[in-house]
Amino acid sequence: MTVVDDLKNGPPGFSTTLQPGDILYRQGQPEAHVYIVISGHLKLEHLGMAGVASISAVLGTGEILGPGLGGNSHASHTVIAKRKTEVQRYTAADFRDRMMQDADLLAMVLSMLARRQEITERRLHAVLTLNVRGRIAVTLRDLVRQAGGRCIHGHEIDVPLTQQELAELVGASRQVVNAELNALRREGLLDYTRGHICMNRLDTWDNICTE
Amino acid sequence: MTVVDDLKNGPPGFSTTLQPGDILYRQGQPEAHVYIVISGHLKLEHLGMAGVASISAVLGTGEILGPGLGGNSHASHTVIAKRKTEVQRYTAADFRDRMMQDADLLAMVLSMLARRQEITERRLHAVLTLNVRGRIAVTLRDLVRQAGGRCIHGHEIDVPLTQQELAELVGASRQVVNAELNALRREGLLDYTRGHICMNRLDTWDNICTE
DNA sequence: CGCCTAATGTCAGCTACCTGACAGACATTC
DNA sequence: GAATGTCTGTCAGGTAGCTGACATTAGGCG
Repeated sequence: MTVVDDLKNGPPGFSTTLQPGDILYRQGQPEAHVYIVISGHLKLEHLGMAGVASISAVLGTGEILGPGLGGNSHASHTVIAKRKTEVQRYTAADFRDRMMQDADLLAMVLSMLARRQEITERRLHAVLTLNVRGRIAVTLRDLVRQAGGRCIHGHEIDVPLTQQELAELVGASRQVVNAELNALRREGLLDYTRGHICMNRLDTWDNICTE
Repeated sequence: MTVVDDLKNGPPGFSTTLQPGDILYRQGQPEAHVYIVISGHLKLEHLGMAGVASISAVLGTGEILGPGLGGNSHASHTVIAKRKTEVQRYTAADFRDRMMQDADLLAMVLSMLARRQEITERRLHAVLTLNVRGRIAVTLRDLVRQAGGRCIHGHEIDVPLTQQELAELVGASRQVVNAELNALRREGLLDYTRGHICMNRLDTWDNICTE
């Protein structure tokens, strides 16, 4: 991805490597930086006042995040590394200067934000109009696009994802998600073992998505 | 709002006034402009492949929208004016140039996008974790913040909103929304007549929101 | 290797919400 | 001021998905 190379070669910001389970920052904490994912994946979790968590997004290589991006001074998410993940940190002001000087960077950031908004809206729309099966389909499809690799059968999802987490992404109970995954597996659309999901025949999925 | 004045005084883009029900652009159409709402409100609707619509957002004065903002060439929403609404149109390139030259404008756009993302995420989280009553509360609170005025009792929502539309925003059936609204009215938290909603004692609402 | 913990499967009962159907209120047009 | 369409209010019946409770499997680690 362009941005990563771009900023790797430029004067580098502070760089850290997170281990699986490490927390980059917590919801509610004062935090005003901008971060770039160099490698790995980050999970953005949002906690409601009732204490129920839901996953806002999963961001992979090249994605830019952080309260500073929108000019906020506090974190609205908790950001957790799912695996070994390298990030670079910039101050909000520094990052803004870079955007002002680099039209390509600006364009990239804007289109990234727009895409993220689209994904969130698609998820919202899915939750509002589809049943659990449809929502699973939409979610997995977006995941494979965002953090997908190839495997023997077809496309696999790089992010290790437990059924509990998928349930949170999808807004359903673990039990129902489990049943639906088994159904999809029986139909040959999918295979998985312990947190590792692999999708077959991506084109067929569009019929289920209805989105 | 800063942006509005900013762009009103600068060399003006093409300006139109929409009548209630007018459509700015349709989902799927080629469309790559950037629009700014000068006055009034716009409703962004998204249509799923199944033909079910849901409302993505309601944008008021000063809000910036349009596929061009994120570098897209096609519309991902249908945008409808709920009332008489004035908008200004810019080409994507023109608007980007302005951002490159005006740090304040850039900051404003970024924080606007971040806020919008936050609102969408809040709605998503609400749909995922709360029951209908909670979702109504969250939605109305955001609406009054975005498009709220003051009335005798407390805060009123400027946008004319039928129960059907509120139901679409909230992801519930009209019937349930109706029952819940009546309950809220009996409890004195709310009053409404034909598409006009008025909220009392905003602080009390936070307890219902749980968000 | 065997133990322990986390993840996966599966079930029965319950409930919040949906669907469809209709009646009354209000607004707008002729 | 009658007519017509849109919005609101309310019901009965059905179901998708939740809760809680439990058995089973798979990894990880001493």
